[in-house]
Amino acid sequence: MQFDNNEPIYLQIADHLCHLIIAGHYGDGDRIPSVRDLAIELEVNPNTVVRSYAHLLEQGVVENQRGIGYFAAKDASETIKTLKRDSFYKEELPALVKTMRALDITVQELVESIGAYHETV
Amino acid sequence: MQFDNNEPIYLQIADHLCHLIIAGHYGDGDRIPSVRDLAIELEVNPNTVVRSYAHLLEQGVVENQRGIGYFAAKDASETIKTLKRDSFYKEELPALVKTMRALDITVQELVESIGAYHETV
Amino acid sequence: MQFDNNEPIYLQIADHLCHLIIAGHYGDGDRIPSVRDLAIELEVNPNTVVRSYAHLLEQGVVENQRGIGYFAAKDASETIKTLKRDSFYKEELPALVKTMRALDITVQELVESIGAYHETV
Amino acid sequence: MQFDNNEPIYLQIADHLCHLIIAGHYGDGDRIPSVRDLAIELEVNPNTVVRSYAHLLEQGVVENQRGIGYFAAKDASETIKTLKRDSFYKEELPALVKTMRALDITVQELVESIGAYHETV
DNA sequence: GTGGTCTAGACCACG
DNA sequence: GTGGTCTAGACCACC
Repeated sequence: MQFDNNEPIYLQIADHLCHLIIAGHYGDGDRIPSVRDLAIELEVNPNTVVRSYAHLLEQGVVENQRGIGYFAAKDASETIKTLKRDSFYKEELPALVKTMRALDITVQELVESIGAYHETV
Repeated sequence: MQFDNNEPIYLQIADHLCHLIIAGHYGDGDRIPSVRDLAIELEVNPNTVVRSYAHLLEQGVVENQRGIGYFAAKDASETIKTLKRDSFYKEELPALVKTMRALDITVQELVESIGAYHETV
Repeated sequence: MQFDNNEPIYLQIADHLCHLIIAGHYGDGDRIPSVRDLAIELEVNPNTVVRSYAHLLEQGVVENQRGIGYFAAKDASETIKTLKRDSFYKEELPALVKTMRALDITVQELVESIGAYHETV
Repeated sequence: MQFDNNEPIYLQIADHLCHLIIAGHYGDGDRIPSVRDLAIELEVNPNTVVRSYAHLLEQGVVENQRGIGYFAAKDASETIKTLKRDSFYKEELPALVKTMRALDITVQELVESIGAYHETV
């Protein structure tokens, strides 16, 4: 896995796990990799993974059982989507509208740009 | 002015100045506030304002005359719009599309959300 | 049985057995479940049950006969009550008083809360 | 400061700060010691203090300003009391009632014990 | 084996 | 100066 230097690694790892959960890679209650294993796999310090998991635990995306491991929480996928949706509507959308206003970009132009972008990907 | 703790203050100040320039508050060649004055007005460390101005200088949005002060550059407004447009299409748009896909948000929903948001502001 | 993640499982199991003994479920000298059976019943690692039993053995609540099994000790119920009483007056009570002081909770409020709680259970 | 080995140091530090805030040592918006200073004062690794502060930040007890420091949040004292009150009624009270039932301790006995304990302190 | 905590020390962006 | 992050390595309780 490649890390972007502009965002904390532990958040990138957390986000990556969220993607895997949403994609169905880990279903409700499935065990996710141990701290050590994931650290080795990602070539990262175990503490960094600990931090990622603590972050997800806090958000209710994962749960843990002493001495056994971490597990995807019940309805983890929904929880993640709700969290992301919230942040999208509360943060990204206002920022988008602000930018559009500053640049005189109309909704129509935006839609066209998105369409054009879709084709390039 | 209120600062968001998630973005460097110096960038928030720079952005704020850009908005003022685009809004016509400072025309081409107009003098912008001295570092000291702005720092006092914003209740911010002068070094922070220095950094904001350095950032704008780098982007060609402002110019400075030693010992006199900082001035809005020629075509500052256009320069800003070009810069923002670039970053919008190269960074924000891809991020937007990515988020929309992850959350199963359709273009139609997006348009409606923007419309709804417009009304609340 | 549901386990609370904030307390070691082996202690929770030990406590649970104490409750059963006090409740008369196991009388003096009665055989308690084998490590293996209890582990299966509680869906827990046998080692964890071993630790619970070792803990109870140490406290004189249970006794064991090599190759035969574990048995509730003579006067187990009394032993448990004495132990709990001690820990209650030496640890829980001081903690309770400390908390009450920190939160400005009066004895009267406490009594009322206990009364209210009784009704909900 | 002396630390109890049975509870994480970072939580003990956090708790200690809560006590200071409730006691009025730090009023709303007051700056609390920098991570480094507190680490030196408590003879603890800075990372441990970081963890304490992160914990308090999460609970809304403190706030931070980039590059400046941490500050007691608005109504920090109330926030702390609410948090503690919640945990008291949801966790300690049920545990208390459970213990009292197991030991056949009446409310009257409890009140008397508290009274007796008060005198010894 | 698992996670939880802590120390030590480093580098970075920011004010 | 401040906090934020990361690495390295250690010890512990617990399953």
